[in-house]
Amino acid sequence: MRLYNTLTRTKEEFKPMVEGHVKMYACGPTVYNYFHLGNARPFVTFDTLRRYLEYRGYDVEFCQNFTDIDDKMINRANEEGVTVKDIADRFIKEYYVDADGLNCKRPTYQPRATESIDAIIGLVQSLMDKGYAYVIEGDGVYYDVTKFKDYGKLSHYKLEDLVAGGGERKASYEGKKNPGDFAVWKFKKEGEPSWDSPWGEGRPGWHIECSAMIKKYLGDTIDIHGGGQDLIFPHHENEIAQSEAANGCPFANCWVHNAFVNVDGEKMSKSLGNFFTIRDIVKHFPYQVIRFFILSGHYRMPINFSDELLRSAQNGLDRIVTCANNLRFVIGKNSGDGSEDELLLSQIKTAGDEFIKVMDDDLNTADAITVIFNLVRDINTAVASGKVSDDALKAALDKLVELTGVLGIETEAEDDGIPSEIMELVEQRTAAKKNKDYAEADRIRDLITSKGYSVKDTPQGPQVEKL
RNA sequence: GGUGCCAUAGCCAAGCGGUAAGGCCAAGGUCUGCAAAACCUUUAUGCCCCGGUUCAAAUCCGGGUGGCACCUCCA
Repeated sequence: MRLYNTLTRTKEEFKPMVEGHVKMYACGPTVYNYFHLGNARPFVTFDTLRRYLEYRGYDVEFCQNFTDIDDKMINRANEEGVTVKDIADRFIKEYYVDADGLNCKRPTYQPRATESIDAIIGLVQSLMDKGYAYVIEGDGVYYDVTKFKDYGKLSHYKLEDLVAGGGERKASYEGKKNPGDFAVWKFKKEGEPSWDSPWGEGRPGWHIECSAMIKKYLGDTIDIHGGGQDLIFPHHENEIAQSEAANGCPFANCWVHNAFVNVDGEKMSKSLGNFFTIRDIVKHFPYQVIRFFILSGHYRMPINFSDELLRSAQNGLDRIVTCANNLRFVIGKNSGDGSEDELLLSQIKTAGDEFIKVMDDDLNTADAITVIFNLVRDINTAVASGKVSDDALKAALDKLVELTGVLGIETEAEDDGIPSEIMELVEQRTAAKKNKDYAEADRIRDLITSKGYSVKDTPQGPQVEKL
């Protein structure tokens, strides 16, 4: 598989350190609120990368953190008059509602920053011991960016430019040796949660938690580190500086960054106020549609959000799901002689091969969906021909479920069964049709529809589905 | 000021030097008692503009124009 590596700015052949085993980390949410569509993109993207790697036979260790201590957490807690932990507990729970809804598999590890304080302090200690960090009295422990010779290698920013660029921006330099220095440990302020440390009571800086949790759960060097493009600088740059300085070895071999979700061409963000939470969107569109929408473009390209685009995604997804449902209905009732099996079987094979080919090329989910649409057309044509055996249709269904499954798309509605009341109506309608009493047949169909079910007449008999 | 990304049909979108995938929408047709689902057909002699390289460019190079992002919490 080839992946675009932000570090080298090229697509590279992905080779994990240990054959068949992948260590992967993605920056998770700060749990102070419901997450929005822009936040959802990396969750879905890296879940899909993880699923695909597993599909290709890798054993994937996937770690995604919860940031449960920072300014936003503290502010929210103060606003509501509850503890920071209360906020964290609440929104981690809410996170799972949406993440599960989006069908993101639970990561192998999902640590909270506040449960990794020991690891954080250990890392800060290493930085102090090696002379990379210094204390600013009454403020915190800071990382000296000039001590790390590779600083800027991920973002490709030069230290001089960063300083120069500070022009109109009023960065607070007080006490810092360099404008780019950042806190790895912040000393306690009144009313803030804090932990003991060799330098005084306080809490971790933002960047240090990821470095620490990666070290703790995955090791000093990992294969893939992911996140949104806005994290490249300073967050990921600083993670590299901290981890490589402390551990003395490469931090992450491949850096994968997803592009943003835009609204009217502008980045969806909390600060612009143009964001839509998943919780709100799901009032209008199923989770599955949101996931499909996110995957319908390449992860490194911006996607625009609008109702119209979601609707378009929904219609497209329906085509795929309908195909699977039709297959499930027709298998077992079909009387095809198998004369067209060979064609369908070869189309299934092609779809599987193509799927891997496009996904191997930097996780091209947009092309992967195209492959699925092509398979859907082939299947529909085969079903309509009436010349395909059940075995071939079964193989087609299996492949369709397999490929959509790699994308985290489920084609199987939870089947509560069709109530007997509905089935009786369907039989009455069939009888009415037989007597050519079409008015009665249509009346019954309307009745069935009003009860939340649809009936389609097929060569194999009436197909009933929950709406 | 520094650093990147993007521009393809009505909408979305892939394409990574070999002659424009796919989806949505729309129109026409086939099937159906009618529907639904499905299938077929139609929809960019052209990929922002101007140069250049090449037998060959949406794809590479140079220069424009327009948009976006990062350099500050941000997915």
